[in-house]
Amino acid sequence: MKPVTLKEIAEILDISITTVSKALKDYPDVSKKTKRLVKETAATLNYKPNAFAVNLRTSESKTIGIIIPEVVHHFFSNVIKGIIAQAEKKGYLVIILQSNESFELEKKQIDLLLSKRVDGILMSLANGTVNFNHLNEIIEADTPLVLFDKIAKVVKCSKVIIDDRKAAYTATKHLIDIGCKKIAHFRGPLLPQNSIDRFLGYKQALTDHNRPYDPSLVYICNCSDKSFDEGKESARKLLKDHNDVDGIFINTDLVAIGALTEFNKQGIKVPDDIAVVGFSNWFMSSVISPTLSTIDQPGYDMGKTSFKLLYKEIKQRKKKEPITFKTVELPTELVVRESSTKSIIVGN
Amino acid sequence: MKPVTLKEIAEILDISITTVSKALKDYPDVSKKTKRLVKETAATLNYKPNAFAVNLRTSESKTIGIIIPEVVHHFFSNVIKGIIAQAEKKGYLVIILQSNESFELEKKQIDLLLSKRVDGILMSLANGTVNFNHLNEIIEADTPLVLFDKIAKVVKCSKVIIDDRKAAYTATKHLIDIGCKKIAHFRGPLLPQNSIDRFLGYKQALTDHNRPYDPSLVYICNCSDKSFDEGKESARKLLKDHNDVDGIFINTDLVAIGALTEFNKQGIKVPDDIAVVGFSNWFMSSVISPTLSTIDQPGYDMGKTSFKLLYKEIKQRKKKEPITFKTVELPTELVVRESSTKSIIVGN
DNA sequence: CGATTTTACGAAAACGTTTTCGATTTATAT
DNA sequence: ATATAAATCGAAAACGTTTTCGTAAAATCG
Repeated sequence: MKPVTLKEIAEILDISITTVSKALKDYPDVSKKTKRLVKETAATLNYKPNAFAVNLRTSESKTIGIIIPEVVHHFFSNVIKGIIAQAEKKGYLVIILQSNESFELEKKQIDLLLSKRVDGILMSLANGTVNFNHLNEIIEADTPLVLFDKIAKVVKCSKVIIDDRKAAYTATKHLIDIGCKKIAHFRGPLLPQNSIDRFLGYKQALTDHNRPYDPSLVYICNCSDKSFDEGKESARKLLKDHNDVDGIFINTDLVAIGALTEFNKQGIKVPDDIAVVGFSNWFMSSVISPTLSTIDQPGYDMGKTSFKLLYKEIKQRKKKEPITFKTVELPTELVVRESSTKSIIVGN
Repeated sequence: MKPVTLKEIAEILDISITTVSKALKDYPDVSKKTKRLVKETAATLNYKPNAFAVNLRTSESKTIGIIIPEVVHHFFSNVIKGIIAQAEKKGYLVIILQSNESFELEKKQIDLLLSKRVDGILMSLANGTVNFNHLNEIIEADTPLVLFDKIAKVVKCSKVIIDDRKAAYTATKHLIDIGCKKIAHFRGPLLPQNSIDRFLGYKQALTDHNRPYDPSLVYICNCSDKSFDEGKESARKLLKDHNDVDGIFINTDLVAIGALTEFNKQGIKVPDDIAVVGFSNWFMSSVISPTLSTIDQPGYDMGKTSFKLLYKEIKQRKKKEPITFKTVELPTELVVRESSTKSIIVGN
């Protein structure tokens, strides 16, 4: 019943534990004959090295941890998938933790991961994260860290991001191009760099094209699990405050879908009355009516590259090589769908 | 730089490692004074027990593994969330693996988890799973196992399920109740018990209400990542083969949404021409147009109860108590939305 | 005050592996 | 033949913890 150990194999073959261990790992100082013998008996006994012992001895667990704000989330679950796929290729297992967008929880999860002594940590910051000392804990513990999507520029580590500002600029410019005169913005929370950058991109696109920036056209959404309702609510407010708005750039698809739902309900025609562009390209956006124009955010790729960077750092540390931090920027793409395809082309 | 160990604390206080260890764990045979001393220095040095050593010594890792067919999936990500939440309460970490609906991959993932010596495994079977010997490997390795949603009745372990047959019956009966005369079914793959049961529920509801069962009204979908397209495709076929169908019960929401999209495109009015009921209650289903009637499948709860059962078994094994397998059936609910709410009520 | 119990501590084994280094044997070269 | 190199093996330490068992000192008892 008990798992087979090196010792048992050694006793059976009447050789030392050392030799058994070496034989299994193809050390050069073991004869072909004993190697064959050892491998055969190991196979028949279904020997599997005790991971706990290996971990202790080698002080690595071939396991990494990831902390994200939310698991039930199209973008993040794609990131997870990308990470797992890449990790598996390199023989790493992945522990997943949620911060629920809470700073306190995020700190706790880091402690958990650190005390489990994972080989590395992949993180996307919570909206509630106000400072970054907890990240320095990771660095002080000599644990490789890679930040993705929601990052902190200040922290010294590798990062994988998109150019939120540029993407937002593109989205807003697109609204301008199709003839929108008065463009609103449903932005995200005030803290995270993401929503700041998207807001800035929106603003700059306006000023670059001689549209006055009007702060009253900017609505704030928490983008929590209530995103959909926030979208509806903001849409209601917008219609009340500014009945002449003809375009909106929205911080995230789910909020946008909420807004679309409200517009549908109130008989506002999208895109003819109001054109809408979201952000992230949730699968959902391609199947609702009208289909939602959006910025495609490459979640799977982001997961993949994040792990690759982490893996590289793990290897570098092992070889005591100097560690080089990199910031990889992944391309985004504007996906034009019905919500921003006016049936009557203005101008031209 | 190196992590603090018991030994160092012992040397600083000039006491034995044993006493330090005991003091930290509040053994009764350590004086209050030394306990205080030890705990203080441990705190100031930021001592964290080496998880690897603890694992080896106690031969448990406080980590469980979960294998699911697909991460990017509304139902499964809710399950994951439920598992993680519950596991965290008990101090367990969760490793996530994907089978991609492949039997071979599923076997491989089990081996991975077993060789990592996780304390328990939670699984939902792949569609491609044809036999269950690989599950017996888990049992033979004395690793607690709980199956959920897509289970194998044959395997001796605890299970968490819904009554797919009953739920499908309810869904189909609902279509009958609103006046549908000819009801089609888009079923899932042939193997998994789930889609078999849903099909059987559909069939039984028909025969119970004097509707002839017509095999040509049953279309098969793989329900893979191409579900949406499969839905469109099946809808197309259905319209060609049977232009008098006025209701469909569909194995899963995503397929149903594909079908809805196709119906919209072809100008078929849902629900008046054809009423549609899906399965799972993806969030998406509440925001598309028309909103989709469906069976609510409690993913989060399923994750939660699955872990609870696993935890119980882990405890039982530790105490060498006899292990009792349980099968928990979670309730489902029919959610009626626009896709099955006819504007003209037929009959009375 | 001697005997006994209680309190407080530590030595040492064990968990199963990896790896260094030395030892022995065999093969090769001079 | 002897000296040297190559091939093959094993002893033992180490990773850091937990836990059993023994022992010494202190406290309690008659």
